[in-house]
Amino acid sequence: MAKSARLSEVAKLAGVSPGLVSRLINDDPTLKIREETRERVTSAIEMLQYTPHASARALRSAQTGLLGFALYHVTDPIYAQMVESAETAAAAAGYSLMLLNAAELAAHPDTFRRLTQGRRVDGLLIQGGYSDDLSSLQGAKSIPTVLFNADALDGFRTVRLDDAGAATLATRHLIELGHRNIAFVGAEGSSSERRFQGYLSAMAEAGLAPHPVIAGGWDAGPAREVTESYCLSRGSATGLVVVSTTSALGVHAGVIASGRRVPQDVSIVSIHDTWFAPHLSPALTVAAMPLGDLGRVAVELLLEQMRSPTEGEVIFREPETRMVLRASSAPPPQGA
Amino acid sequence: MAKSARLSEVAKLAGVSPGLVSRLINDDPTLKIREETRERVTSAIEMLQYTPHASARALRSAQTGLLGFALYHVTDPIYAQMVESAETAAAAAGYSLMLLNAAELAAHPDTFRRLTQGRRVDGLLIQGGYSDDLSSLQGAKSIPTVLFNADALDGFRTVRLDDAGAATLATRHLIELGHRNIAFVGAEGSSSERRFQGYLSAMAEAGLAPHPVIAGGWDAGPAREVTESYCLSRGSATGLVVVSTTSALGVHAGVIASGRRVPQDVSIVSIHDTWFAPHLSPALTVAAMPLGDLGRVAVELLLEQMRSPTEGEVIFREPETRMVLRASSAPPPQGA
DNA sequence: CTGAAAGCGCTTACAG
DNA sequence: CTGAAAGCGCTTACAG
Repeated sequence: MAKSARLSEVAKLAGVSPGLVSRLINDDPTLKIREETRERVTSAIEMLQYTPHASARALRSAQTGLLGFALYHVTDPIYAQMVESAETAAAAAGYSLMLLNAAELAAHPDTFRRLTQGRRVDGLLIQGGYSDDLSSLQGAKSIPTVLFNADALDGFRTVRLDDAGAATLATRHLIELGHRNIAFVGAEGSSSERRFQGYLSAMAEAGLAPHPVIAGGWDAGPAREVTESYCLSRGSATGLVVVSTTSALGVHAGVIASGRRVPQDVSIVSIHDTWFAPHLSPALTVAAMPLGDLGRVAVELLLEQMRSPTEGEVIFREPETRMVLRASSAPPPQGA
Repeated sequence: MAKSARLSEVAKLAGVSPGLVSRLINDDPTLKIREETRERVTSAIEMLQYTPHASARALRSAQTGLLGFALYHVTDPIYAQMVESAETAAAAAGYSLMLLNAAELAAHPDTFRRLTQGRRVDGLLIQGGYSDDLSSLQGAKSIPTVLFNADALDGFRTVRLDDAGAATLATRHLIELGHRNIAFVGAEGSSSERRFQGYLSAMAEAGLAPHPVIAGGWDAGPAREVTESYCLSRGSATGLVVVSTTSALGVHAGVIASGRRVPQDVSIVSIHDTWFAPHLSPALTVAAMPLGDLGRVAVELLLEQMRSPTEGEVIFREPETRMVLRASSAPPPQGA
């Protein structure tokens, strides 16, 4: 564990000033240096295996190279996917991701302040649309911030997918198959609400009566129980549009557990595609939004925000939402 | 975006020296202070909404408050679970998690050096047992490091679960159900190898001939294809022990796609439990290791390591591995 | 019980 | 083309 070299030692070895070495390392565009000197410095760096000290650099330059990424549940595959693409995008831009617990941040204003006012990170990516207690973000503006998955919020840059559009597509798919009794299985938060609106508009445009929301939640377990009892209590829907894939897995299990068949008795269409959707039996039909890319786009928006702050909502639609038809959707049973 | 207060301003407002304020904030045990003075300082902090500057503190104290967590795939629910419990444990100890890409680190020694020699983090948690190219870790010892999921490695602290034991339990379960033709569906890396050894010993103790490994890999898609063709080509195993839940999902789909029934024709037992295992149809029988806790334990070991470095392997077994019996395992078909 | 001073390791105007 | 100097915002021996 030899102590690693400092900048000044490199300078001494190369016979130049520390400032010069610093400018060389940071590609200072105003730097004009003799080729011979440059080589002396470069080989001194090489020789001493010099690596800049991150904290010193952060203090002096007021940049940490860190982006905070605040999530409610990393274990939801939907978000795990975002984490991965965000990490890749951040790394490509020379940043690292600091993982944060959104619930914790929302609950403890001081934790939040230590992060933002303490300049722990250069920017903040925060998940919204979940339980929507974003009130404690008032102080967030001390640092560039992007809210993802959230409704537009005054004073903030937000980015989300076209939730309503995806739900409309999913609902239309069932309508086209001949279903007339279609229910929406929803959860808490604004992103579920937006999807519900999309369901409503598809029903309206087809002149069908909407069903009351089945409150399944974001997790598979509760969604399963609710669905099972819905089916056992003779719920009349032959088609279910489910708010997210994780819940859809539970809905899938719940329908089957109730003794009804998928898709012969009940069709299921989920919003969002995930790695496991094709491997359920029967496989899940989904409306696939560009979820993976959302992580990347959120990072890119944040980097932009760090250069020049703006407000306003971005709805990300590339590539556009498409239906992935698998085995969980089919025409309704005869006579339904 | 008002500039936030500095320590010196707090000191000035309270009429004391900056050093005093610093010692107060950091709970310096040698500090004896008059109650009245303490209150003056406290209210000055309150008044100015003072929050210490993280980078300055990091530079001066040579501690970043950051732990690096290097993974191959965050999207694997097995690891997402670890990330969550590691984040919680880190936060409880006052640390934050910096998410790192293990493949990237293994491939780029300079990225790795910038992290360790550049003192970007106070410690490093690295996933092993995956593809096992840990050669580039030679330089890792410039910083406290814990390898998780890896075989014991000279000069390193490692922690893992009792992989062999879990595989033995899973295999025995099938043997007790009456299966005699049992195959192991495996993947690359040492953690799969350890599980395979556990399978072998259970087969040996029952006097059964082991089958050749079915190379399914860590992902559901490939595992599914391999399993489907295994079944279609009349593979004789009536029981499958699968290396991990993600692969098991694929195996489950593959068996069903081949036209065989789970569990009437083929029983499936997976190593590791996950949130989706109970919701497959039929639900997955598993050997559940304390995976969630592994994240916490790895963090705790790392914190220990930061206090006083040691080497050696820790095998974490609390709570001990237990079989969770669900619907995917049953006695073999008659005459098998 | 409290203060003055040095210094962590860099970066960045400012000179020349 | 290169150097000397100040300073980012703290913490920590050392005095008294």
